[in-house]
Amino acid sequence: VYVKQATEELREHGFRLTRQRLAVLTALSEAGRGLEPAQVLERARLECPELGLATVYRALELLESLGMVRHVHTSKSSAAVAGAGAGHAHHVVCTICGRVAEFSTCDLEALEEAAARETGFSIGAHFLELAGICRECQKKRSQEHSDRKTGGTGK
Amino acid sequence: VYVKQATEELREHGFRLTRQRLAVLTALSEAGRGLEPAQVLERARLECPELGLATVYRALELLESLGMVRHVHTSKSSAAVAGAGAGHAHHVVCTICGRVAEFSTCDLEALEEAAARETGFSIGAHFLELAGICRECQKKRSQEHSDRKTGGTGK
DNA sequence: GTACTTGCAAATAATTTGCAAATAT
DNA sequence: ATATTTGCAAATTATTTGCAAGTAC
Repeated sequence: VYVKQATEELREHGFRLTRQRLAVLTALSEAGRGLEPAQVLERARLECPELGLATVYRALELLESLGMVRHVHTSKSSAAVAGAGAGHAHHVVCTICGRVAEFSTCDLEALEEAAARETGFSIGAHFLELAGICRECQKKRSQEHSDRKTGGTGK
Repeated sequence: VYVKQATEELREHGFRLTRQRLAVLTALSEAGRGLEPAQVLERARLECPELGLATVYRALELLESLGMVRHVHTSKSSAAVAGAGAGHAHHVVCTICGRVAEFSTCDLEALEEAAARETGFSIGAHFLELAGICRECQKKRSQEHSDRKTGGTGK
């Protein structure tokens, strides 16, 4: 959907819009969650079967440098995620299924000031990411709870 | 200094306090900044020369699981950092020298609520990291600025 | 003494790079 | 037409694992 914008975004910076890059972008946007490079490959190949892993790496690097893709940090693993590109944004990652959502509320000034006072650093940027449980997984979980009443011993 | 506490912390959980683990912990704490596993090795070897890289990985994993070490994210690379261990804390990373400081102010309830409303996730945890310039680098930078008045062309 | 740890080397996994062929503009 | 981009395979680099020997308790 916003893939149209992608065309412009790339060309504006003098890069070419290739089937591979489009496939990577589409894969990420359709996944709606953080994907590791290998997973991006798998999905993007549905649309562009001859795609290679090295190209995925190269595309991710480029797209990230243009701000069209962001990293999300799931504890240690760093997976890529498609961001709609609109400037500064933050992510909530579902700890169960890995789904990613964006939110724009981002009012950290007071906190940054306090941290600056506390540490002597001059704060220039923040990296904030929330973790939680997405709507779907909340539903599933409450179903499991009903199951528990009926049968299982937990182990 | 808080390495004494480390002794207890490990034993309490049934792990042994080895020279290697101590060296890793000390290296991180003395570095005062995020270190990659290989850098941890280099520093820790000063204190424990026979230390191997595999052991560093194992130690970091263990220490992290006990909350004695945390990950900091420098753009894509995830380096380990020593955290004083006291529960929940956040880091400011200096974008110039990599130095890391902790701060404890962490008032995100309002923000978490807003994000929950916006995304439908139930928020369980947050990961917040600030980036900025530490006191030392601020000083250096202002010195360079005076230099500029005197001579350089910038390139 | 014994169970946990380590060191090393070998196995895997992850990422990058070189270069001829393909292709977007 | 042609400069960029790709695919593949090979090269690096990062991380994990197996196991005999070492060591904290």
